[in-house]
Amino acid sequence: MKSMSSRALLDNANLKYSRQREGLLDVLKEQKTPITIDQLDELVRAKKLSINLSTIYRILEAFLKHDMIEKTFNITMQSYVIELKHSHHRHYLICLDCQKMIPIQQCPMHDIVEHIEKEQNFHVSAHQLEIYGYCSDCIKNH
Amino acid sequence: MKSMSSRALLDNANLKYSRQREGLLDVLKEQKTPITIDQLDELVRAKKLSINLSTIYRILEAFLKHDMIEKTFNITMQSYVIELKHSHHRHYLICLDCQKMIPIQQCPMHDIVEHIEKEQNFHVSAHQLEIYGYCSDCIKNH
DNA sequence: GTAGATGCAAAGTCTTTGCATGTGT
DNA sequence: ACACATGCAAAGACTTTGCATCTAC
Repeated sequence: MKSMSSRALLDNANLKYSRQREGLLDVLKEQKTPITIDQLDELVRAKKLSINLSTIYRILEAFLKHDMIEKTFNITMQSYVIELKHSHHRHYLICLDCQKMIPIQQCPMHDIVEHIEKEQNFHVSAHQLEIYGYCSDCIKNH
Repeated sequence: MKSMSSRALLDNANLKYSRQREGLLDVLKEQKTPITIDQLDELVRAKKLSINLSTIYRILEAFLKHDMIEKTFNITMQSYVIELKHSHHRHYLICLDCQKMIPIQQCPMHDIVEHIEKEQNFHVSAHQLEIYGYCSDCIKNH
């Protein structure tokens, strides 16, 4: 999915092409970890793409509706972060010092979810998990 | 901890007493699950406590700094929620339909955290976990 | 009496919206 | 040509701040 061209991604979601939408997808594809809308705006500006902020919001809303991106809330950054949707969802270790986000290879929630569904009468459809601490680079300072 | 008087809680944290701080603690103590700042404000108003919104923000900031409350971000509500700090932290099942928050008895992260600390060179100091789905009451609608 | 807490109003930040204009198909 | 996307400016929601006044200790 991530290897498709931005144009193809748009077609795929039945979204009209536009310079702005393509540009945003291009920027998002270059990211290894989620970024804030602010950072996205910066990156867009750095690329001289010139996209109005309200347009960015509107495009992200469309991408979200079409399940092309994931929008979560990062507590250390105190803001939403965006990432292109991956084939299976990811969780991150977040460094409280340098703010780095390190993806965890596999979701550790599978067994837990199963257990909860059995114990409680609750149907799990999603979850959010973030782990905070200090990465290998910053560990020495703490 | 939750059984202490509001006054004692304040003393304990070396915070000056005030009608407003006591009132806020009283309201928070009555909650079984986290509430938004907006809801808190409503509850305060319902009790005729009359606390200015900016004062509420300032008091919550003080409570947070003194580790008396927990502030997390609830994605379904799209806003922060506040709760009095419990002896051990809690996680919630959140119903996507009725928004109910159901506490999970025990934190399922212990083993996972241990595993991560071993695998990755990362020191875990906190985590956030929320599980979304449909509660027993709403399960039939889905 | 003094440091710190509160109320009020104003400013800040982030996000959304209305409307005229521009663009993809 | 037409539906829909965008830019711009204005409005909205939520949160923070400055300052004068008040209150706990």
